[in-house]
Amino acid sequence: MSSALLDDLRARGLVFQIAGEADLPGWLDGGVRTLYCGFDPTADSLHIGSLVPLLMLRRFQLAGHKPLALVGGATGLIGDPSFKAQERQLNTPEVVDGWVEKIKTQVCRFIDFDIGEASAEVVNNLDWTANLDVLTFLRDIGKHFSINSMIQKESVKQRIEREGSGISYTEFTYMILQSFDFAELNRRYDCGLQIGGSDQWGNITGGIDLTRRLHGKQVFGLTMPLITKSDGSKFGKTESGTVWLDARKTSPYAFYQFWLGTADSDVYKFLKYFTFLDVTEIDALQESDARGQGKPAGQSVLAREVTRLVHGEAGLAAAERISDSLFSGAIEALSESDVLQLRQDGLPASALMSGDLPETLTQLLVDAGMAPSGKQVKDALGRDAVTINNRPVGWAQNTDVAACLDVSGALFGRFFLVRLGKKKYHLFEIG
RNA sequence: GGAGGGGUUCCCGAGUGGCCAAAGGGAUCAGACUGUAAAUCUGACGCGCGAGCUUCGGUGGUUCGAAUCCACCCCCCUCCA
Repeated sequence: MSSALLDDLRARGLVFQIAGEADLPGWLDGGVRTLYCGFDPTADSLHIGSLVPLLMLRRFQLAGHKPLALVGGATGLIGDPSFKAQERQLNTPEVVDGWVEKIKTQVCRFIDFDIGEASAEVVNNLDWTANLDVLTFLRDIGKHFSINSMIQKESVKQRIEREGSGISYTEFTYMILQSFDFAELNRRYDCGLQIGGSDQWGNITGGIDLTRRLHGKQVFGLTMPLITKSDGSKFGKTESGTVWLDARKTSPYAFYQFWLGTADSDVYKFLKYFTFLDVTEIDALQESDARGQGKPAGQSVLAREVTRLVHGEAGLAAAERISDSLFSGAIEALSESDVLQLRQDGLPASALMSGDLPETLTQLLVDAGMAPSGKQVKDALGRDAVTINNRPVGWAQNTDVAACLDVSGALFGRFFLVRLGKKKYHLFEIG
């Protein structure tokens, strides 16, 4: 009754709740087991919120088990109400279908599809729900669910009890669909474990009950804790929005920077969650950081490891190249090919026509996406927080864009590297 | 179908005829201090360099003047049928 895998997961703080706790270790140690985790297509890319379950699948696979990544082509059409404050807008089948395809390819990067018995598979619950007719659904599946217990679920309680919100029949049924997924995967693949975020507990236990009733099998559930930050703000957001796994939506550079900005009080916890480094190794790192003076190493290890996992060696190299150049403060030292490389690596950049410049710097920087409004640029200009090729510019120069971007001050006759605040950079090429 | 309660700037939430671009909190951005961290303090926070322009579910109306009053409409919630 022991499982080294579970011990490691516990040491990492990755286990929140387990359904069937007494029997799970023995079951896991008894051979190659099949488990699954669902990913609903709610956008054209997954974001870092899905990273923990994704890596979890991989952890199980590394321990010799067979992971199934379920992409919710069906459930994505309905919308999971779990702990959501409001009813969600339905997306069209065409849109959801497009997202399903993108998410499938994304998921594939994290698990191995060619290692024999433990090879991963991607499945889509639309395959077994698309042709399910209402009466069959109601008679064969719905009959096993008690409304009384469904409305007791914590995940929908707020929607049922709180004034000012509500829940449609459609979303309320979501739990039944997901439960059916588990039962169906059990039948098709002998899948015996579902993992998910702690918000999925209600849906997972629903699936466990249904599988027992439908197939007489005992199956297991495991949830991971909600990722929280020590300061209470929401994990996974930056000023420019969600941190996506898709390199076209969040560049490897921005991704790397996100992790580098992790607070000291979170960094070792995140190393355990998001990397495959040994727990002992992470503890040692924490200790040496605590002893050392100045800047700790935890953040850079975290940024490096996670960026490599998600964007590969090349993505990591690009992110580090940009970061090193920009934050070493020596942009004059960059060669022309370095500058071109930075742009290639994903440093935000745009082209300008010298005869067609905006009237103000505020306009220029807002257009470039460096700030959401001119007011913020104005504030920064007033505090010497804007530099062009390392030269500070002030509010007085706001209406004098042409002088600020005169070719005489350009790098290699055409580049201007503008910095706003401490961390935001943008490369302008003037032509 | 009936009765009642709501829809305010990113979020929560004040405001019930002028002093309201709209309290307060959160989030966010910038500065100082630092380590591209946290905490703290300062400033900004509808849009605009500015003159000024556009907001308080929608459309009309009353008024010198409306987020605030009236009419109709849309949406949400609660209870009743």
